[in-house]
Amino acid sequence: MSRPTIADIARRAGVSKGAVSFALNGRPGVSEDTRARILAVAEEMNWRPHSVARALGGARADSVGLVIARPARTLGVEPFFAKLLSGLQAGLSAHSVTLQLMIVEDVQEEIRVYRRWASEQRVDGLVLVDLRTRDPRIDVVDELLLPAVVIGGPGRHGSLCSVWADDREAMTSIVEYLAALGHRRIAHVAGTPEFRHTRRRARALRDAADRLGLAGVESLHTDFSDTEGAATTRTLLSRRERPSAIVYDSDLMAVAGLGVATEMGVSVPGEVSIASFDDSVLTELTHPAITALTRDTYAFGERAALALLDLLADPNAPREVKTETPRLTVRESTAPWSGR
Amino acid sequence: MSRPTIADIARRAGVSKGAVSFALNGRPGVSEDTRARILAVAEEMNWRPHSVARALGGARADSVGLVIARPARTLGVEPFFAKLLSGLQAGLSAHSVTLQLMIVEDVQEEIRVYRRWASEQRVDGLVLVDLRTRDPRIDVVDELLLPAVVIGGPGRHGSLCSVWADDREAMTSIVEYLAALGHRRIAHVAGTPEFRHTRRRARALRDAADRLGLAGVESLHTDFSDTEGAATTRTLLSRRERPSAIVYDSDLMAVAGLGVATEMGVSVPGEVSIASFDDSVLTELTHPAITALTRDTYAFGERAALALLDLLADPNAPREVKTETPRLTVRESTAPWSGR
DNA sequence: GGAACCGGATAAACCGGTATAGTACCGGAC
DNA sequence: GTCCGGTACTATACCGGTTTATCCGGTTCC
Repeated sequence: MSRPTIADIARRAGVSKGAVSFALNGRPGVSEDTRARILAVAEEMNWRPHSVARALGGARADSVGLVIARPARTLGVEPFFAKLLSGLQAGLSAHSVTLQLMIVEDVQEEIRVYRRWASEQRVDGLVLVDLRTRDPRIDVVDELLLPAVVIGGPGRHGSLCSVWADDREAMTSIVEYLAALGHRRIAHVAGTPEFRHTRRRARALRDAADRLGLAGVESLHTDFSDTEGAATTRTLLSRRERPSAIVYDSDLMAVAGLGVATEMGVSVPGEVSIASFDDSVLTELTHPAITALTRDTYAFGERAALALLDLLADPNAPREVKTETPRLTVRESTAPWSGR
Repeated sequence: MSRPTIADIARRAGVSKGAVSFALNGRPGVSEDTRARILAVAEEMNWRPHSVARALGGARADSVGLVIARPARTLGVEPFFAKLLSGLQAGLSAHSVTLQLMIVEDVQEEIRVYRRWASEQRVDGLVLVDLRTRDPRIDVVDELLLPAVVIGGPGRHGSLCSVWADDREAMTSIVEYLAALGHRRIAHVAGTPEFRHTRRRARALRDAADRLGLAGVESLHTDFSDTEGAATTRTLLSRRERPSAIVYDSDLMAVAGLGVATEMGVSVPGEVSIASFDDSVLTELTHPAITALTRDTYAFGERAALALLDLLADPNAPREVKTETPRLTVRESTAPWSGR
């Protein structure tokens, strides 16, 4: 026989389907004796719940979805995503919840996937990443009544739960550190201004600069790619008044920037200091190793998974989870400013 | 009303449930007129198939599974996986098949996941990675009657389909290139010998060395981590008779190795040449940029997805798909041997 | 002694589709 | 006029669970 059903168990144990269901789910309605007997039979027949059939009755799908709207080819290079994914996954597997992963080209397609998943009841909840300004996904997910966790910053996201780290404070710490080293002209090679976290960081930089009285501070936007990171660095270092320190929004761009500096014969950290907003092996392995804001992205993912599971279990779970602020790991790419 | 069912459509269109099912699935049994009317009503009511209910009848789950048995924390750093994942994903989404991802600690747990998925009919097929010698997964998957694609090398894998690139030829090309540059002592910083691809590469190296009459050739095993890659490099470079060229099994280890060389004051490629078996931004961004075997991992993943979809559609689909052999991209880290 | 109550169990409905047996009707051949 | 075959469609069983209404026998209470 292929796969035992509860009807098979019921027959074998001499009870009804309903009794078996009660017994297997630990609900009242059967005596302890009967329950034990049914469980024994189920065990003996090696019965497993048929999740599909169970889900039909309106139960959990035991699965949550993550859609990433970025060109699929660029995805492999960002260590951040891979780490986040692992963390999420680990947090979910611990509760036997699987992750449905989908990579799409743009937000519109992402929304279409959400609608489909919702209507097919494929997932119990969602994880949203790369929040944008006036993000259309928030309203859609809200309307679909799908519990969701937003990876990103603080602030209102409809009824969604947000899991975030304090980018603002992190950026401030980097600027203060550089200012203390004597740097006054600090450039920020940022991501696309569409993303909220990019804007938040740029704003934090400006505020800190104002407070510290730094004049030559600016943010330049890129598409997060190593190519644009390198190009922007080239532009910056070719200026007559070149910045004495550059902060990159991602480790990948920082490494690319370091490459450009080396190639142009600009010594790091002698002539220019370099710092990265994100950390990974990348920044550790270069020479000089790059000063970076370190955070445990894996744990961050795990935390997000937990928050989502909480939300699934209890719709009134807290709507905001703040995680550890990234801490500055000083390496060899930053030094006191020795210029004019 | 929450979600229209085919019963709702049937009522509204004045036909039976069966007729609606026929119409929506493009099967014979209804006239063209009726079909058009039913489709119009379904469209108007914004009906979507309820995949769960559909699956209950024994249909597809429209989902395939990928389980990765590696410590979750180490996963983020391997660009290879992320790229493979993106490619797989892209190939699958094109056919509206989702990917269930699970990261586990070891192969035993992986097997447990397979059993569960099979019994719950959660997935239609599997993708297996990191094939080992005498891999226990093959028999299990075979027995569970789950169509599966193995990412890796050639050879018998029970009834499974394998998608592979010619590692052997690739390794040969790297050795021939280095030999042509005059290198005679070539070290190979390999992965764990448990993995088949590692052994295959080591064997290819030995064979090529024999054929070319190179004496001082050896493979040293690591766990694929940057830490062990660095440590092994340190050992190699500390020897009295140090190798004149080192081939790394992964880009990550190659970058780590380059770092160690720089740190030890061993010039690359002046005193030692470095080549990587895998390619990514990592190898491009270092200084010097690292010579590497390049392949389109994304396309590789896509190809694997296609092979699995083929297998799902037709159980007699070809059992072996050979993809493009990685080609050597010469960069700055390799140079003619100028030693004694 | 009869009503009310309760735990333990069952039969049947239900979830939203698919598959299949059956029916009504029509045109054509004998 | 009947028989046949095919089309268009309906009614219903079924997939494997969960849920609910109901039932039954035994206590408890008035």
